[in-house]
Amino acid sequence: MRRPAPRVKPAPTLRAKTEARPYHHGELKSAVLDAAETILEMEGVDALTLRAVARMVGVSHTAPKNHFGDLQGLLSELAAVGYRRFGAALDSKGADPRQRMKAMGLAYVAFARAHPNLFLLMYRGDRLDVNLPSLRDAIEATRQSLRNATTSVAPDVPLAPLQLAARATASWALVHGFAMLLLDGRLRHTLASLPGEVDANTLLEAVLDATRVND
Amino acid sequence: MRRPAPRVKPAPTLRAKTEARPYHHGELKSAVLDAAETILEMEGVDALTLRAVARMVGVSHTAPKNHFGDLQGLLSELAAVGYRRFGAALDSKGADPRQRMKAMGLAYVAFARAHPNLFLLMYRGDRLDVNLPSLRDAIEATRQSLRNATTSVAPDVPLAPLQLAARATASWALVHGFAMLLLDGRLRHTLASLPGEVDANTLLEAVLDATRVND
DNA sequence: GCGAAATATTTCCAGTGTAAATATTGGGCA
DNA sequence: TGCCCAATATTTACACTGGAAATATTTCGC
Repeated sequence: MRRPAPRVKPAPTLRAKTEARPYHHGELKSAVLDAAETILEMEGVDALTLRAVARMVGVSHTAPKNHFGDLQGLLSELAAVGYRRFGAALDSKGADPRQRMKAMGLAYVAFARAHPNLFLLMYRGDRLDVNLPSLRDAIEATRQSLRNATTSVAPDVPLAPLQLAARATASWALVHGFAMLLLDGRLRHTLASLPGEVDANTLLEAVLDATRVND
Repeated sequence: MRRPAPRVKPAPTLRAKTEARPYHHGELKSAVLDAAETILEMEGVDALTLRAVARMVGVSHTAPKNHFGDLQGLLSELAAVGYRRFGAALDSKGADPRQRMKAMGLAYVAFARAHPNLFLLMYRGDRLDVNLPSLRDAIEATRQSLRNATTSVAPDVPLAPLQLAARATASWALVHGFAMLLLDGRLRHTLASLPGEVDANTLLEAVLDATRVND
């Protein structure tokens, strides 16, 4: 139903106090993603609200709905961006497969440390819509990258599928667990108790060196 | 400042429609913790709000403040409860140290699967106050349990502190990473791709068997 | 038994996500 | 070229949240 005709004119809705922005942003989707990433990195996922993003971009708080649906959609697209960067960061060239595996482990944790909030978001299945095609594809690509690196380390003897899967899973779980524990502050005590100034990276190297994923 | 004196009587504040509960609950703290755990397990941490808990217990939504301060305080106390149970679940008796370690790994993931939301909360440092004494103590006790199990596996040769810490950290990271990946659904694809009906526990056993944390 | 401290309620406020109605604009098609 | 429709953005409204502050009730130490 229509509103009754205004008496004189709809009143310019006192928008554009100082500058006159166009009604349509034009690049809202990417602008929102950029703003979302900024807020995420600086203030954490809890501060990443639709309204905060909209404020930063300078649009109404419901504008992002057209591009992302809801907050979960926005977070999912942002996570997809994260996974694409993650995959790129993991793609370490190298001759020796075993050496490449170690480099990948270091890169895995390095990414988590460089972008902690983004990394944590990427593994917050409860806030993501993993059926979103862009996210699903990005996750799958990363998973394949990780898997390929482990299978490139040829086993001494032919292995059953379960044992092959176990190797890949073990490598993934090891670095993932390290990253999660580190980000959650659970390794602080361990690091502090070591003599000298032991960096998390030093501990990680020792962990990788001490672990043999094979038979 | 006082309100003006009521005309006749303060009107029974139409509380207690059917039954007349006492003003003071009496066991509010434990009742709130129980309700919080129920909500957490059934609906996840996002549904675990002060108001939802208060509704379930049947008190005003600010009543828990006296016992927990704020929501973070409630979540922290709940996590402490979780850690105490976790520690008990991990304490597996056994003769052979190596066998005990494996049992501990299985128990670690079994707990995570049995109480996924509680387990996830326990590792959500962003929502917990790790300086809360009860939580800090519970965490520390668990950490020591884990640490002791790994150091009980005597090394063939004397090891430097860094290498000792690396062994303990590696074991922890491996099972923790497995649990996190599993709860986040990241192992679904791997499990589905294996021939036959492979349970997550079967994969975990294969992972533990395929991994040697030593030199 | 009485006053202070503990416990619980009421009221209020600033945020939040989302739905629905409305407004504006650009692009496809006559 | 002009016009209508779909895409995009705003406004408004609502139900929820955590928390502060004032108030009410009860328990407990003395």
